[in-house]
Amino acid sequence: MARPSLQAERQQSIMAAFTRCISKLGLEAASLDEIAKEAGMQRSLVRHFAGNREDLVNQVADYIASEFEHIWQAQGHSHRDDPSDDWLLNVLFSPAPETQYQIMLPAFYALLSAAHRYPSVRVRMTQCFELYVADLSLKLQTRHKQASIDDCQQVALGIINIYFAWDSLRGLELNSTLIGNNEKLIKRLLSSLN
Amino acid sequence: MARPSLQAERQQSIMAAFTRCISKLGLEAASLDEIAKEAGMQRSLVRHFAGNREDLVNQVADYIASEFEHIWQAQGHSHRDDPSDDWLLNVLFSPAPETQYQIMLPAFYALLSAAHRYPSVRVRMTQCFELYVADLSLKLQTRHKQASIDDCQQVALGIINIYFAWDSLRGLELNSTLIGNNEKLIKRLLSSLN
DNA sequence: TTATTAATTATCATTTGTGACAATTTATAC
DNA sequence: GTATAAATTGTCACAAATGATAATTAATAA
Repeated sequence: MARPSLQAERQQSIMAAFTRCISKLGLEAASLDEIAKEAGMQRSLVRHFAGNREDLVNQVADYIASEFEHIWQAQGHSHRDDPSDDWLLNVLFSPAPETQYQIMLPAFYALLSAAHRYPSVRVRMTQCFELYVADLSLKLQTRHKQASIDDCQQVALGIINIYFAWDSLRGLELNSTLIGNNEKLIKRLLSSLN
Repeated sequence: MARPSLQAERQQSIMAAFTRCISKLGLEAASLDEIAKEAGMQRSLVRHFAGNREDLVNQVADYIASEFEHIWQAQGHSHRDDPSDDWLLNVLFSPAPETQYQIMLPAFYALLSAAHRYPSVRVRMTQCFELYVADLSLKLQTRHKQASIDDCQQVALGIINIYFAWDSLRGLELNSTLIGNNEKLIKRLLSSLN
């Protein structure tokens, strides 16, 4: 009886654009104008479909957390039959990872850092992070039966922390030996489970 | 023959104020007004003594890097006779670390993340980070003669990365088991040198 | 074709951050 | 005390980000 609503699609593409902006510029520098330009629409439309800035930030936290969980889950599923830990190193350090992942990670990290200023962002990101650690810990347990649960939790946390630090230091031009050591380091942690 | 210049002192207290603002609000949200308020002076004075925003950011990067190097060096020196690695855990995880350190670390980290947008910040922070890793690596070598240089470099990088990740996740309300695991994790890495 | 509902465009006001600079005050040396 | 150079205050203009809303266009169902 009326024009069909584009609400859902628009909201999604705004979130995707916002995520790309955060990834490039950081959260604070990702203005509504930037988001609009990135999404190929006018600022009024961004506002119309996604609300004010606070709404946008809260929504994008949920978007990023959900996307992240989804990607992680999919990758875990596709490697569920690999009994070794190589899948993990591939997922983390393959030279050309899924583009989705490349965009998502810096944004994910930017939101983690900003979480303390946005209560509902904090809740969502905390939930996501804990799920991430718990799930990796589980995956390690099934592959290292002789290791204790506690060991697996520690190593899972370590891998994730090292990986995040590695990713967030991309802006620095660290010497390549240093960068390469992150992968070796994760292998070192994994081997401590044997 | 004229009024004595306060340039040096003012510049220092502006940098200190800027650092505290970055620590609390992040780099982008630390406006000149905020800095001025924090320093207890007018915005015009901030500008008068420290230049425009770009100048301020470059200066604060050098300030933070230098302070950080200084604190780190002092702590290393005061523990130079401790043959174990306990000093390190104390420095990193003592419940009430020097207040300087508490303020400096989040700011340090915020600048690392923003480095890719400020070329001269990147140069200074890269230098500082590499020095930090190299120095910790050296300290580990003197305490673990049987470990290879490569091993020590990896572990040094790992400790620093884990510590940074731990610190930057303070805003999240992670469950305390998870948080406590960071310390255990660093012990695990250290013990892999024996 | 027409009513209806939503998308889309176009402006406006407000606030905030920044840069620039004139005017004033203050502490020193002489 | 007076000249000097610096600190300090005050004010203006400009740009960017945001919030709000009116006006217009477009797509569907009846």
